[in-house]
Amino acid sequence: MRPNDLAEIRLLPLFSGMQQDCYDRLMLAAYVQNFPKGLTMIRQGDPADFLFILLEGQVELFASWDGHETTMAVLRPMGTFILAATIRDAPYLMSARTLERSRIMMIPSTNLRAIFQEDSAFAMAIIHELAGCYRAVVRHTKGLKLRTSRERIAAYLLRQAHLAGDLRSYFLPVEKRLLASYLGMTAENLSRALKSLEDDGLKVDGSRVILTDPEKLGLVAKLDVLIDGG
Amino acid sequence: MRPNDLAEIRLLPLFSGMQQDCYDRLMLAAYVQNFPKGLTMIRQGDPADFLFILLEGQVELFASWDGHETTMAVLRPMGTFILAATIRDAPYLMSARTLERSRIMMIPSTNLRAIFQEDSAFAMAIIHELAGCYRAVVRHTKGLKLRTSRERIAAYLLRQAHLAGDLRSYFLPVEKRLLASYLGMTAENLSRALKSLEDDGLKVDGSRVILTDPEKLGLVAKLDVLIDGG
DNA sequence: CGAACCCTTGACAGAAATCAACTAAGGTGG
DNA sequence: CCACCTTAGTTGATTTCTGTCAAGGGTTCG
Repeated sequence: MRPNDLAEIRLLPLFSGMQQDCYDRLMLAAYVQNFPKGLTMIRQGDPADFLFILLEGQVELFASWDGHETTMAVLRPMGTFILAATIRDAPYLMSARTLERSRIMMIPSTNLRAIFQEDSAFAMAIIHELAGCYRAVVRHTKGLKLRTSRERIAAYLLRQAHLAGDLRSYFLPVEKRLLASYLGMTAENLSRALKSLEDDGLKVDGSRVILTDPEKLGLVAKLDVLIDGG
Repeated sequence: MRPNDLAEIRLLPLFSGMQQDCYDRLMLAAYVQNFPKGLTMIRQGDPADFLFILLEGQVELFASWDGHETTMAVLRPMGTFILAATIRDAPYLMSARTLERSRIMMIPSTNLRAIFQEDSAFAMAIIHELAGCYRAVVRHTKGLKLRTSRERIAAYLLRQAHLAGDLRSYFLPVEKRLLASYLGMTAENLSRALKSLEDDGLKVDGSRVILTDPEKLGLVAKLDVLIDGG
């Protein structure tokens, strides 16, 4: 583990309130690993032996069933994943793979559980983090059940524009096939829907997104803080 | 609040490990209320002033957007709901209404947050509960994204049969329109799909479900512990 | 007894998945 | 440096699925 990793990780909301000795003991058991692009480091159904924290890179959470696969989330630093399985000492419900070369910290679940029983600030932080994860999935599910494909796409693209700093033009952070899967549709469907949104103030050229008329696109998306976040 | 309520609530996993004085203070701030059938006691977007605990009856969690509505979950005693919003002091993402006359305990969020900072056993229990809620939504979402309508229906009906004690015949616990919404389809679609499943070992007469050939239905459902639970 | 409401059914239109072919871009190895 | 291969993305044709609209039967409840 690099020396300045420790300092940076210490500042994460999850750890910033911890007692120093608890933090030290937790980090003693933890280690950091580099994964190449495209590596599946977690398979759904496996026992949750580690909590993962993404330090650098990009990770996809996905689920499989009966030969199908779907993207559940895309993670960026700094964030934890597979926290719930770790806590319940239950099998992972999702698999995880790197989308690019990534640096990931792994904390053994047993250490994690032992230490958050001692350090109440850490327990508080975990509660907060977990509640956030829960709300994120609920939002995603609401979008899937309440919106049509076109609406989900429009909402996603406007949301990304906002995250990029309210730009009118930006580049997609993920491949289109993955985006399609995340939004609950096929790649073909996404491709056609993007074209059809050209009448609604959108232009997409390769991975470049141009909001030619954000307001008009907003009429399609009908953004809602209870789905799309603040 | 009835005297034996307190005793029963004390045994809930969420409270059973609490220190007595913390429990007493929490209950002092809490109160129990009876709601008639069909009453919406929580509206999405409202501030999360209370944690709710369902003591008796049946409650639906649902979400709305742009005039549409969808059922997110159906709750039965004894269970908490809206825990995540309470913890984050954030607006509810879902609404809640009673499906039948229900008795519900309400704990002010501020008291809840204050007390789980003091009582680490309570904090542990909340972490555990939250992680369970998270995993439940993930499962639901996996089902929605990975399975077809017929598969979701078959899985749901087999799951209910199992919960009822592996019976070959039982009654639906909810109305079909609500079930359709929960499973992410229209009532008409559910009606037709149920009929089409008669070729796959299922018979439905009104709200009575008969598994004429559970194995054959199982081939449609392809039950999976990572979606349907154990 | 009437008014809702739930459920079902039919007809239709729209949306989405599937299958297949084709282009374009990126990486590999000779 | 080029030929080759792989992969992402697009497009078209087709089928399947799903939602919508409308009507009618049955039930419950006031």
